[in-house]
Amino acid sequence: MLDKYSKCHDCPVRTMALCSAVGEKSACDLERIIHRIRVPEGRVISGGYQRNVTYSTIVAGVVKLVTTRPDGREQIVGLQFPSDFVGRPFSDENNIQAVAATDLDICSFSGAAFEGLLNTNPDIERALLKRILKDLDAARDWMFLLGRKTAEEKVASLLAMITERMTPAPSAKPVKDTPPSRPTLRLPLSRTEIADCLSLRLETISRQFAQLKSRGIVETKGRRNFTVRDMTALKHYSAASA
Amino acid sequence: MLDKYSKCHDCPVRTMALCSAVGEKSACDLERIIHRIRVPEGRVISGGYQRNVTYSTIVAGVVKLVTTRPDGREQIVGLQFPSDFVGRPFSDENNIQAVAATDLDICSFSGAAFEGLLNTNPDIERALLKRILKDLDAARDWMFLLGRKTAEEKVASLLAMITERMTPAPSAKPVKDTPPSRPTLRLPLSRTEIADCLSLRLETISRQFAQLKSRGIVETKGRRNFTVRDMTALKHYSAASA
DNA sequence: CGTCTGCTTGAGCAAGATCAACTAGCGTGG
DNA sequence: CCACGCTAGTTGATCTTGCTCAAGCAGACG
Repeated sequence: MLDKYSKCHDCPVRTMALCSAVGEKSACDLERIIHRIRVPEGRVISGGYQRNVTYSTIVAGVVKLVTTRPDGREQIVGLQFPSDFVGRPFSDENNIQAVAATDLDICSFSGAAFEGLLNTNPDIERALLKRILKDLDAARDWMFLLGRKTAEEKVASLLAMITERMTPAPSAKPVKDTPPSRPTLRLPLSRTEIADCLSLRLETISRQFAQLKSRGIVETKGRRNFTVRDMTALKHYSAASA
Repeated sequence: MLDKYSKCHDCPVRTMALCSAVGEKSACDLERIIHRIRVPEGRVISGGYQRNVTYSTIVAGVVKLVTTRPDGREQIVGLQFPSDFVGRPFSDENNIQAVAATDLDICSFSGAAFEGLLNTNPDIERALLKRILKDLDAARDWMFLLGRKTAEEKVASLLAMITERMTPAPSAKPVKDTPPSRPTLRLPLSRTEIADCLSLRLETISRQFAQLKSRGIVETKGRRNFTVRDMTALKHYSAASA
């Protein structure tokens, strides 16, 4: 299935990932050093104890970026979705761990090989720089959420963000102007993880979910499945992020 | 004073800024496009309404990076000190404004010229990438502070950070092992700005300052002058950032 | 020397944390 | 296939931190 000949041709993130933002030659150079691999939920894919640095592009699944302090306090400082790049070049030590929040398909490159390409292929470096800048923008947006938003706004923002990044782009507006109900999705995070994202307690998450359900904005089925019934209202409650 | 011949030779941040991380030729290319300018406190130097994009290296003074939402909520998402780079390449719109927190000396390059150099001088692009990665690390550290630290820890962390970035590197340990008292510094931020940094209210800042003073950890004279009497204790209260 | 603005201090309040049951998914083994 | 049990999630009661509102104070500047 995942043999080397199927590496890129059928890659679902081919049009959005780092490798699509570079020229023909660089794409080939990249293809030569990648390995498509499966990673089970919970595995650390970058940062922390890792000795062999690797970088990766997410093909399927969600990665959480976690900072942990000696006293046990934990903060999720970012989520990465399919087509996102994971890894911290030019730094051996990095107190942020990238952990598989769900089972993952990733495109993994060895650190040394990737850094080599960075030196020889300026277009790859440029694409990386642009991606890191986006991560920086996202981090700063998230800082506003952490610092200034209420519990209600935080939960609404996160659900809206997850929904948008997990829905394969609505390709214009096909339907009439009925308020757009989204497909049911599997939440990539537990309540505890959501709490770690938003700097709240899991009890607070639970209460906010209850509130959103009672307003008919989202529905849940089981622990992990949720449906956004009214994205407009959800965005309204998330206090206009951009 | 600031004529073109004094541009770089006597630059106080020559050894730390972007321009020092590049080769001889790139340093010359950069020198050709820079202007050393003075900027008064309060001026926006990047982001927001700016039509002519410029980038800059801070030579003296402090810049705050501010996000503002339509409802008036404000969050400072970063501080930039001498030798830091300010500006957001490859994006025309950017809802973060870089504002002079104090009067500034900056080394300013026009956007177009700098982007041109990025295309022709890979070492400049590399230096920029490394700098942006550091900003990203800093942003993520700050997310932990915003999300997880108490008011006391937040204030202690900020004071420690400001003190370290405004003290010109202790060059090994010259003194005996007396607890190191730092020189008196001028605080680059008002109480309100500190509150916007830490996601607290100015009253809370005031109370935390009072507490730190009563413990003999810092002293203040007037509104803006402060002295760290015991950096070790200050760091202790800031809950070990790294 | 007065005034204006930024800072401090106090009193009461509220959002979210904490503590404590309790319940529902979901996997397991009988 | 169902009962069991474990863990994740929910719900309620109470507490705490930092916010809000209000008054008073002091440093900087004319």
